Amino acid sequence: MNLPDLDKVIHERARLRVLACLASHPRHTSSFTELKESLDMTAGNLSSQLSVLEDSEYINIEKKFHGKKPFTEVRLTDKGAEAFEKYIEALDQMIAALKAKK
Amino acid sequence: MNLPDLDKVIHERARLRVLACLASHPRHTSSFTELKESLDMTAGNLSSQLSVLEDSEYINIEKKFHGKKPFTEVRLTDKGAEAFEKYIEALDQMIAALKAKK
DNA sequence: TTTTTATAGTTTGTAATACAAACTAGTTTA
DNA sequence: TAAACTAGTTTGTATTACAAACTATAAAAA
Repeated sequence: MNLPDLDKVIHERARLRVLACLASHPRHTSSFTELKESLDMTAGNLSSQLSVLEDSEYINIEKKFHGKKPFTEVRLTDKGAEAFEKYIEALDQMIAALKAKK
Repeated sequence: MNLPDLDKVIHERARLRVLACLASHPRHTSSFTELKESLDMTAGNLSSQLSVLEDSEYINIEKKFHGKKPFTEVRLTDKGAEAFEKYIEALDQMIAALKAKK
């Protein structure tokens, strides 16, 4: 069996969702609120998970304003995009190996 | 984005490896020792993870003897095989969606 | 025979962590 | 001016992944 060592930071389900969301955005960018709504996460959980991703330098977070409203921009870094791609590639290979064996 | 709700029991990395191992065996069966060696896990961790899988009825565990040596047989149940297949299918679709978007 | 070592696991303890509830801070509406 | 809303963060807790320590038996060595 070809069992890859999957990136622990990415593998967590909530974070995987966040990264998938960001990676599929044309500009690799989204906002706190958009992520929260589209992934149906509580703000607390999203905030925590974003911190983990930020500590790994997989995303960066910029606080701006839209008019008078705070607005948090979340962007996938190059490092994050690379790590995510590698993770997906590893999964894909594992799946291919499993299907081949069946 | 097509973000599936991945089975928590299966998603954990150690258990994913165990299930992948079992699923790729012709008889969906392995032994404690073989899993331990081939997955390079500590006996303690493997034992715990097997208990979780057993509680979910994804595997069953039978204690036999080979001569005088105890020998623990681990077998993927039908329920487990089904759940694992569903999990892999979900991942595969997510990956496909991600690649399509790129 | 009595240690010692090896085999095959299980139980226990702990550090990490996923997640939600409670909180903060500013803004808009009644 | 008070109430309700928006946009998040911090704190607390329950879960849990994992390894160290332990149990039990068997074989080998002394």
